[in-house]
Amino acid sequence: MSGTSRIGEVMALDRLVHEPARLLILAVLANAREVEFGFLEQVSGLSKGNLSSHMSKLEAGGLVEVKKSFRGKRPLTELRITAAGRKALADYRQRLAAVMQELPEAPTPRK
Amino acid sequence: MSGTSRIGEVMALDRLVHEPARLLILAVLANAREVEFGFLEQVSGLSKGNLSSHMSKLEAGGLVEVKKSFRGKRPLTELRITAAGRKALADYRQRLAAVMQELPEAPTPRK
DNA sequence: CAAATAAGTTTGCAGTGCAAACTAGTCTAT
DNA sequence: ATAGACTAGTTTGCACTGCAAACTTATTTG
Repeated sequence: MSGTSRIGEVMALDRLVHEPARLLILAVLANAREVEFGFLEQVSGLSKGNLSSHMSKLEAGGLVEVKKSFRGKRPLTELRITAAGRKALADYRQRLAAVMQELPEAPTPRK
Repeated sequence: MSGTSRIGEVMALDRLVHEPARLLILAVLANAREVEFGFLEQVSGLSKGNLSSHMSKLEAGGLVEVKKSFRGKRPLTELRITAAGRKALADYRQRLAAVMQELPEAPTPRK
């Protein structure tokens, strides 16, 4: 029962997490203790500008923490996912799993 | 191998499909031969206006076909997913599956 | 006839993502 | 020493988008 009861799950996706660029960032952060801005720039392929603004949004939403310091004389920005961030990601993953159940596996579900 | 080789998959998600409202619409369409506007409005919880505009975008993108007719004297709009729509949805599903592999199952992957 | 309902479409606006421009400081070469 | 390039980001500007509200056109009901 209830193929249709979960049919609205998809609408409850957290938009802050749902955005591909941010999802990517969170996925990387979730798998490391702490990550440098530059590293994230490399692996994500995002421009610095883009990365910076997504970072700010994630920070504003409390999903990541940003730590600014210096390495030698150069500025260094490091990101870390917060507990809330992990929770948001876990929730998102869960809903996503529910969504995938709605999507037909096969190209065409003959009716 | 290559947990990192798929790390960019998330960026290749089709935005036309990625939008929750449209994903919902496509998911419904994929599981029926043809669906009425009104029915979609009910199950999606979207307003007519919203539904109409998403429908237009999906149509413009060639993912759905819209057939207009009359039932008795009232206009009747029916939607059907196209072959391209099924393909887009299948591709999306596949990428989504790849994405989910990046997301940690457990709340916290202790490092 | 007037008002309500049906079935959508169009409009207006607030919010967003992205690229390009900008900032601030450091390093290098002359 | 200072002009120019590089590093490490941030801010700005704009085009696009999703959503709610207003509008349209026709039908049914009181």
